[in-house]
Amino acid sequence: MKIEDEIRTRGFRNEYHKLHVNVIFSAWWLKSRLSASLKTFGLTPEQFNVLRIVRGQKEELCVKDITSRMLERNSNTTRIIDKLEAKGLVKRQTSNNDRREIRIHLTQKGMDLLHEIDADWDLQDPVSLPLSEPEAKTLNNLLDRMRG
Amino acid sequence: MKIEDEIRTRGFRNEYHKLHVNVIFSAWWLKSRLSASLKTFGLTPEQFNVLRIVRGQKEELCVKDITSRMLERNSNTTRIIDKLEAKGLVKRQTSNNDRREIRIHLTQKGMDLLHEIDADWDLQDPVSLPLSEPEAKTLNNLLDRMRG
DNA sequence: CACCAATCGTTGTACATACACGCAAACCCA
DNA sequence: TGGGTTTGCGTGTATGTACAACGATTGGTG
Repeated sequence: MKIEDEIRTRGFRNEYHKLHVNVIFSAWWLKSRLSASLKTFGLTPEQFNVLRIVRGQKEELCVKDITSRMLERNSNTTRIIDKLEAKGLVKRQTSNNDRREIRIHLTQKGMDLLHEIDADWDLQDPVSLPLSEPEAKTLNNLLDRMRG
Repeated sequence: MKIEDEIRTRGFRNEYHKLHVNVIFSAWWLKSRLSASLKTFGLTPEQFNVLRIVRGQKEELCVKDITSRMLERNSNTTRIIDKLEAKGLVKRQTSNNDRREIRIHLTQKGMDLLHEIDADWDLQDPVSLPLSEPEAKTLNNLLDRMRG
């Protein structure tokens, strides 16, 4: 649906203003879909994002490494890790090299949960979108350029 | 900058997964810029959004009308209006036709603040982006289609 | 070595969001 | 006309976010 209809608005100042609104609305739309899908597994999108970051790296990451890879960087990594640790999905361990750093690693339970989500998504991918692959590529390139 | 570099990540599953991440990151990027610009005026992006919605309509809107025009619809319109009313920028008034409805209108102070922001943005538009107008149009169309 | 600055994670506060629930007013229809 | 249903707004709770400040640790430089 066109963004004008989604938010019942006419009179964007120009195409750039409209783009601004469209990107923010589209992000909310994507996040809502993902959130609904993750609810089954007791995770929020942000918690899921951190779990995947931790899984995605061979070596153990410390908190600042995770922060630099997060989508919304000012979010409070400490508190999301708190939640994940409380659920037994990750563990904290003080680094030996630098005792200021806290290394984060997945527990077996955390790995199992990610596998469970993978398996579920193989059946019905919540990330699938009604665009051709070249269109998706074009979008990715334009968004990259938009940020300068 | 390419999204892979922004969040130091390789190995997206496919172009659609990458798009998902790219849209959410780009929205955060845009919001951060806007937020910095509005801070001078003591507004958050959400509060500003509601103010503009209220200004944008001839007739007075009630709370549900504002909600339907908001970018992130599940956000709590009541509480954002609370903040705006506390700052004296809008006023609530129970509707005569339907006493369940609360009509929201800008105060003079609210109008003045929006004018002040307009004037400031005429000098340096925080919404300007390094894209041509046809590119912005293409982005808008693809985002609309992405949401099906 | 001694001290100052930078780094790392955490915490405090204000704000925003997701979702469920509650109350009052209005509507609907037998 | 009366009683259940729907609508409109607000509230409670858990979570996430922006930003500033803090304590512990490390590093750099005289």
